[in-house]
Amino acid sequence: MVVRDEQHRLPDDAVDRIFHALADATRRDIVRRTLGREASVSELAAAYAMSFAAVQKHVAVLEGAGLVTKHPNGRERLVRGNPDTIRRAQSLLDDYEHIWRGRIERLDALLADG
Amino acid sequence: MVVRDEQHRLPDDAVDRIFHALADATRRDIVRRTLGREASVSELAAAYAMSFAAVQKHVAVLEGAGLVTKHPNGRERLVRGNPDTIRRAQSLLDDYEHIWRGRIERLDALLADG
DNA sequence: ATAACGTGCAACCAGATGGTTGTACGTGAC
DNA sequence: GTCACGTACAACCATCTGGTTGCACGTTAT
Repeated sequence: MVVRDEQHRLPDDAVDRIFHALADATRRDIVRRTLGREASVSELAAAYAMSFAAVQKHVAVLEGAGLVTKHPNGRERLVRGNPDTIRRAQSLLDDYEHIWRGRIERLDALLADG
Repeated sequence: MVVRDEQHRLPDDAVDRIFHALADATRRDIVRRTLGREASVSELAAAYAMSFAAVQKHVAVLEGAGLVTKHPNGRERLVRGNPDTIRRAQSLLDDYEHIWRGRIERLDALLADG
């Protein structure tokens, strides 16, 4: 029987990009905003005390990590948060929790047996 | 009534450190290992194709983020993964999911009313 | 006592990161 | 058609990152 790959395992560098993208307060804020409601790049830029180009770069990093998508709308590009990638990150953290629980169970078993 | 602060909100730079620490495959591997079973720094260093000092730095980054703790044991320092910080990160990602769900609900309400 | 082990820390280096300004170009408004 | 708007991209710069080597120091083993 072929075991179904539940969590389409991501290559290391994809995971690197996701967590790296989340390791910046401005980028996390952009994700929050665009998960709630899509926004153009200049709309986003207006919200932060930095140049348009800087915000544009942050959006590019998020897009590279798959945390947002961008689609053209007239002369604007609308940015939309991508919940799928958030869930991928969650499932990665879940794995760590599972490992830890496994350790605790082994310790418990050891105590029960001993 | 005082509302209980459910998710001890972390300052931005603490969150930065957590995600930054997770944005490296070697560091994620160290977390995995030490969640399952504690290990000395040199034990960890032996597992990777880089110098002892490099691994030591990775451990320091993880410790600074609260993802592992270190405690002395004779001449060794044992490194142990910290599930609490993992959970903090999970709850941060949960927030994003909630925001997204909120958006969908608003959209649904709009469709139902319209 | 001496040697080997485990760790910490500083100095150094190449490359990535996060910001800037300036230029170019398609789209929309007038 | 012209001008303003929204975006993209390149060049530049200071700082951070992730690796290296070398040295110092406490602890364990012989």
